[in-house]
Amino acid sequence: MKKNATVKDVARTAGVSTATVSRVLNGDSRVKGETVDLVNRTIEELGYRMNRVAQSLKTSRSLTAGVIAPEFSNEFFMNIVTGIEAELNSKGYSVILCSSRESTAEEARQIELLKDRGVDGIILIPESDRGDHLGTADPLPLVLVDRTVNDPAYDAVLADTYRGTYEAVNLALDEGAERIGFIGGDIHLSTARERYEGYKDALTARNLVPREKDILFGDYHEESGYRLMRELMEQSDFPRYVFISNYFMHLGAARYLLENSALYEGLHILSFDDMPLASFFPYSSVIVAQPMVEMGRRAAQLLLRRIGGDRKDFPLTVKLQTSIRAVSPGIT
Amino acid sequence: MKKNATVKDVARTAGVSTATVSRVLNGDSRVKGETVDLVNRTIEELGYRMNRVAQSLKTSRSLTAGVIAPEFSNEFFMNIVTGIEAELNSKGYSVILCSSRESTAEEARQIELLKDRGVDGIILIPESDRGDHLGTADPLPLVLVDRTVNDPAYDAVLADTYRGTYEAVNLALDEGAERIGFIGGDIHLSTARERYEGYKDALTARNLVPREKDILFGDYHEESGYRLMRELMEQSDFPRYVFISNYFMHLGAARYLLENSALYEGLHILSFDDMPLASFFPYSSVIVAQPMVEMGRRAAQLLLRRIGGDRKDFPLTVKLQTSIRAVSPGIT
DNA sequence: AACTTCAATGTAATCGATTACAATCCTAAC
DNA sequence: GTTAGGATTGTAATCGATTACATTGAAGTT
Repeated sequence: MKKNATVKDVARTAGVSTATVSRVLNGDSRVKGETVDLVNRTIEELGYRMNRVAQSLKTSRSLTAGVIAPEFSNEFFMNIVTGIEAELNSKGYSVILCSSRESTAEEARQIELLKDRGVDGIILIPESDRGDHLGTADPLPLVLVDRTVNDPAYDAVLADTYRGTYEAVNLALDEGAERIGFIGGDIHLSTARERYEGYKDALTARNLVPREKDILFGDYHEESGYRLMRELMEQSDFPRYVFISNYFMHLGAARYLLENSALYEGLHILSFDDMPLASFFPYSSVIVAQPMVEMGRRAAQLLLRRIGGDRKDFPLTVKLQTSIRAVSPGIT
Repeated sequence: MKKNATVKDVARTAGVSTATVSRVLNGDSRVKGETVDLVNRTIEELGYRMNRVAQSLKTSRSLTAGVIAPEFSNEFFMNIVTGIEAELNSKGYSVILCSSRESTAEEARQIELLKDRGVDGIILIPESDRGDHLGTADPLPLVLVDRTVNDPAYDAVLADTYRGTYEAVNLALDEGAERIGFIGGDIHLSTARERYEGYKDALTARNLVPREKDILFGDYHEESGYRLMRELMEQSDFPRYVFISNYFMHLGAARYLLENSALYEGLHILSFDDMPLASFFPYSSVIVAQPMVEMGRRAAQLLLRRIGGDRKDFPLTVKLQTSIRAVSPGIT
């Protein structure tokens, strides 16, 4: 197993100094053309590859970014990560992916670990709206994506889900709905809160007051979607319209409806996130789609700007538009 | 923005040498108890955190592993990655996640990049069964997961999908099926080939010869599942049993069936991967489940062993069992 | 011819940790 | 009181790249 060549080897073989080799490596224009060629030929010849670790140590830039998501087995987050990775990779950056396991403590720990590992910046999908522990990242640039925290001191790339919800609910109201159930996420998530506000405001704008039993909160996971849907449907007089705040709860709700094949005459489901088949879920009627990959991409772009030292408009919040899709009632 | 403390600072403040600090940091037993305490107190006091980059450079171990998957927005792969990350993280390792974008060239490139970044080992979900370019990883340990390559020189953690398929098909045959359609993946993937073999062998064992038109190959993506399902169903006399080789093709097939709400009297779908709702897809009747997270976990364990220098049984292929679930016919 | 200038390259310190080897301190034995 | 030998600790080289500063040489100026 022969050792990898180093700048020193290249320098010796080419008969120049390590400084010159390094200059060629970094495209320093002060090196004479012939020398550049000579060095490049030698590099080729020796199969030299730069030791990035040494480079990082010396320059304190690693061309690596950390990404922290609450969990991996989550299509939604992974679509965002896809966008992040595509953008960063195209700019020569690698991604260290960590899971916060939906725990604030773990989130804080991962930030520290990433810092120790010398990443140049961090993109975070926060686990809750509390941001007290995020100061740890300092002085590294930190960009939030999908969700934001109460502390307004961070860049964030979000989807305008307030508006998405408002409009979707409005669509139902236009159709004549007067009673719309609501299945929400944990109110400590900015997105869950926004959607709730959007729903409430849309009703209020028409002087409608929802019944208390029609508004239920869960945790964005399938299981709670299942449970809450059951809770709604088991009312002797269930609402004919139900808004579900995210895809996984929608999934759970769909499972409930499929398992209990009673016919829910006239049921309409409004839901979030345009995942494969979502439009075929039972009674699916309106879907609010978020630009998942694009959010990731934009977050990565913003992070790269910050890494580059651009502090313009800090802290910046980017809001991307959602889009609404009315679907023909699905599987019943 | 005050600089981070270094071993040197700690050493100076504590009045010892850097060697001693380093020894304490690494739990060297030769240091006197009091000194250990003193150093630890100083570390605490200065808020010292070790620079892992410098450590990596010196020790050439980074406590980092690379993971390459064909794509991110893929629940199946991400379940595997979840297992990998959980296992590695619990052992103090971080994960650099890269996408090969389903391209061999990109796969090779990512391996090189990971090597440059100084990872201690690589876990790869190969993009095809060609393994010529994997030698690049040498001398880093490389563990394949989910799929393997023709070159038998690598560790691999796989699911026994040959057997899973065989048994699922057998179940259908026991029920009296005599004609079973097959929707397969790209034959250049070990898993796609295995499943095809399992299907064929199960039929052959009962002296059944499938019609040529009943056997179709796609590429594991939703779109091809949709297309192939249509192709099968548009036969005037379509097969009453159809085996679908993976979840995404199943998804596409389900979409086809839902969009074309003709009643396919007596249709039974056998399929791979127990994802949420899969059992509710139209005509779903048998599902072969792979231990996705467990595969990831085992691959990580194996990688850690190899990183630790344990060459026992190299190259080792671990085959995990699949499990079969008969489900009541789903959405129709 | 002497001197300035600039282009091209080299020398050597440096990033922050680890570790081989050297040095020192104690304790116990004679 | 010496000294062998283990227990602790310190010194300084090292990992592989970058870069401030020094040096060299040749062209341009007067």
